[in-house]
Amino acid sequence: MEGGVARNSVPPNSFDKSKVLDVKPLRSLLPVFPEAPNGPPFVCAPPNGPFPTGFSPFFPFSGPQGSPLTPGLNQNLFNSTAMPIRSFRAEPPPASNGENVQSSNKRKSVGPSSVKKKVKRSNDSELALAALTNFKPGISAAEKDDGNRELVENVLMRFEALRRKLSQMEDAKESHSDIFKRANLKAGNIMFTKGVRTNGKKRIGAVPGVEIGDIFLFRMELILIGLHSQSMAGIDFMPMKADIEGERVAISIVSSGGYEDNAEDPDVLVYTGQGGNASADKEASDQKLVRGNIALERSLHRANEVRVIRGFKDATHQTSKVYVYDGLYKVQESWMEKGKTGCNMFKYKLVRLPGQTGAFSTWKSIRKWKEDPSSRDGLILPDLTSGAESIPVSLVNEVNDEKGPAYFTYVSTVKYPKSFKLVQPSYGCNCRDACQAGNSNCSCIQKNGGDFPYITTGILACRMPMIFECGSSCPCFRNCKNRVLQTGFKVHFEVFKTRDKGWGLRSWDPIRAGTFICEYAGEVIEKIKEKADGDDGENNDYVFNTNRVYESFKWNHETESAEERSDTSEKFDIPSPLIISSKNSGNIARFMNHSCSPNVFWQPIMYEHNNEAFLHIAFFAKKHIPPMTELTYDYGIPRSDETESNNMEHGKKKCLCGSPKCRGYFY
DNA sequence: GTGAAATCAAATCG
DNA sequence: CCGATTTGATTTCA
Repeated sequence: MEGGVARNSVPPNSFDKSKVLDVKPLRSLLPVFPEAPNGPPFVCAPPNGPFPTGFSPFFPFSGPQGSPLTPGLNQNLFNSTAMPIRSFRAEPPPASNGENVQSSNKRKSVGPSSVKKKVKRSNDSELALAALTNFKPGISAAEKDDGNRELVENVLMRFEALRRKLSQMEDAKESHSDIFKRANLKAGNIMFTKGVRTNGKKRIGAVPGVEIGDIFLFRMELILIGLHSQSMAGIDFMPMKADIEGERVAISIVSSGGYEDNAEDPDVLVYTGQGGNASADKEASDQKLVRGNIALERSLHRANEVRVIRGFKDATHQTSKVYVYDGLYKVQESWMEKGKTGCNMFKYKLVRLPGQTGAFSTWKSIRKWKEDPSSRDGLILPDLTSGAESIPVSLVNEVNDEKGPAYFTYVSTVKYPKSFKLVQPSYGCNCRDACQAGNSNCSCIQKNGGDFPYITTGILACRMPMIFECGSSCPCFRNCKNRVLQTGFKVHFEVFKTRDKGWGLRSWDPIRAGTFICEYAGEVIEKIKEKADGDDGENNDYVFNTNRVYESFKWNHETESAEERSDTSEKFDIPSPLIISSKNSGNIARFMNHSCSPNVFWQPIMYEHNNEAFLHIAFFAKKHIPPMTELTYDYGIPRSDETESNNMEHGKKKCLCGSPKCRGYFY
């Protein structure tokens, strides 16, 4: 449907320009550029052939510094309209590493209120925080101005890693030390002072590396990647000539329920101007034609593209919001009307430019499907688990007539044959109703190296060699935060027929980075069966094998010191190799396809049951995943000394992941 | 350059 | 679990 038109751009002349009053057309309205997912297929073999034993030397966060990570993706196309902002935020001088910590603290203590508060604080917290700022930015000056997909993802992933780490530290501090509060703001601040950001110059139109439908959890993320650089305000703008207030155009807006917008139509947004709100010491008042309001008025006349970000309450985390980038709009008309307070409010009608992929419209469809599952086109089964999980899993085929995948038994967890009991009995903790982060007496936390593995909302804080959840001999309740895998997934999944990769898995809900997806369920087997003649490598299908070689990647926040031992920091430590077959019985994990640039990764988790500890394989979201995006993980490569690969060429399949980093094949 | 005002946050409290 | 309140950071503007 959408094929042919680059997603983030809009064909010229597709919009009625009759309303343009007094300006020559903006050059930013013109370019149509090739976009990553639709670009030429990149097929490349790994540099050294199949990986040798051990992990391949692939460190996205510490690659060659200063060189553009992906050349040629959208860069420079927007230079014509993008302009540097003099002091969007002061960066520290490129000082030698290690001194940045001090300088950032110094910078902060200039503030009026922070000095006295900080005096009493223990040095541990200060030191812990300082340690977190001790890392290499790895982003060049040019990359700070103009980004690309890889940079945007890199910045977001590092922000999240830092935020989770701070959050974990905050959870563990029962004291009133405010040093770790507001992890997102603190993480953002550290990112800025270290210069880890991209698309820092304001621009009209698409932001390189940001795709329509991308989701965000904090306003800070929008700033870090240059989508909307106001921390709270809903209207971002940019000077056109000299910086005269009347000459500014709006470049992006956030609509998230703060005002009486009309935001139901997926193609039309009636946005309320800013100001006029009642506050503690102020009555509601008429809005004035200043700031963002005058910028939107200007954008109406200039007819420039305005990015629209729509925010909603997150269904799974009621307290927080999800922001969706909904693409480019234009201001079509403006008027003034009385709001509920009886005061005058500016209203701006924004219309979505045609030819863009759906984003908010997808959310609307899903809302409908949830109310009435049968309204889902191509629905085969409302719940393929037949109630085995607490959330149903839809089975859908919108592609052809196939009525479902080959028969298998749905099981929600992994089954060990008697002979496979892994470790000696282990003992649980003594925590009353729920284990508390920061309780150093909790033996389960001790097993996890002293850190609580999940942050409050049940999100994985860091990848670990092994994670130990509470087990059946722990007296804590089932809602203890250290029981995530064992309580099952909380996301509404859909098993769907893909166009060219068989069946796949995706979600109706937005998934934030670190969210538990599911475990790999099935039967633990000793060996992968020898291939029989006439078998076309089917034995390798529906198998998870920890003994394959998995490309390493960095997900945790890495400080300098950790970088030195980076070889081991995110490596798994499994007592003995584990092979799980989901051919006859399994769960949704068996439908997850391979990708060379996956959005999901696996993590070993152990907990005890009937006095014996069992190893489980859990999948977690690598980054924020918008609804209806296929979930994929890296299948890894069989070791050359394994039975599995006796016939390597046999099990080799052409990879269709479409990633620029595609290895070309998978097993 | 400084400080205060404004801002479609986010966390906490009751 | 919800609304109200508090806490708070950043940018803009006088």
